[in-house]
Amino acid sequence: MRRPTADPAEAARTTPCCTKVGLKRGPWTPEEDELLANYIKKEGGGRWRTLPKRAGLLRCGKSCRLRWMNYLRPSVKRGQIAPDEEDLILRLHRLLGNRWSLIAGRIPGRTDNEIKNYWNTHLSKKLVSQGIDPRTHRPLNPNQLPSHLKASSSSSSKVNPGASTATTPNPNVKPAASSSKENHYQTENQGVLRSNGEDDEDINNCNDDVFSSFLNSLINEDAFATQNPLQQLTNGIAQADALVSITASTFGLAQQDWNFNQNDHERVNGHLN
DNA sequence: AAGATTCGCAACCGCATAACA
DNA sequence: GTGTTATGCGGTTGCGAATCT
Repeated sequence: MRRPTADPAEAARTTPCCTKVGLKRGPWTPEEDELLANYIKKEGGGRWRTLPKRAGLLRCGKSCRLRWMNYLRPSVKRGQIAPDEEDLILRLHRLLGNRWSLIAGRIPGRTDNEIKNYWNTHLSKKLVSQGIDPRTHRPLNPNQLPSHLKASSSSSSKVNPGASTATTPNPNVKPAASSSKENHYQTENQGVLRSNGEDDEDINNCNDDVFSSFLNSLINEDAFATQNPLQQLTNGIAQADALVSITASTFGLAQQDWNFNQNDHERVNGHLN
């Protein structure tokens, strides 16, 4: 929730879509919700930039889209995250890192914002209390790592302090000083998936099924069961690393290229659902 | 009872990328 | 090929509620 901008000077400092004086900000009223929901039911979503005007709302398009996506959409499920949903979030986060939209796409009725909030307020703390680094899903104390993984872990940390081992497909791990500019978490040692243009077609056409099967198998992998997190780690790290090695070569990717583009969201969801 | 602190979450911001002209 | 616009994503903020002192 943000303070509504009454001051035009403040409004002028904001992003282009919100600079218009007179645009409302802050919490939505039931009346606004009704206007937006009714309009979208009648006319459909999209063209968010012009939608507020057409719907008779004094909001920017971004704000309308967000309100619809996170709150008003009929498919949005409200209420407590169930234990099985929590388990799924943990597994998917271990696989995908902070790719909230990808994770949300696998959990019906939940939005990326909701999952992100739940992670930040509950799950990350829970993992920390269990001695697990919520970013890497590895023990916070390196001595708890299996001996065969210690070497690779320490060597990679020299290259990229704060990062997980090179074999972990966790795009969440980024340099400590990274900013939101580095949306793809590209580091000196990391390319991005899309950088290899000629591979795109293969990934799009040939490997989608392989990828979706892989993702499903990881989601269902017993090694990620949550009953005993430490046990899970010792089993899971080795298995996941091995799987990632295999998968990276299957997809024609260098391991450091493990990353997703926005459109992968739709691709993955389309195949997994 | 009241002030201080912590927590949860809705909303905003900046950026990347796709789509289009 | 280049510039512009629209959309979507992840990170962050800050208000209100809950809890603590």
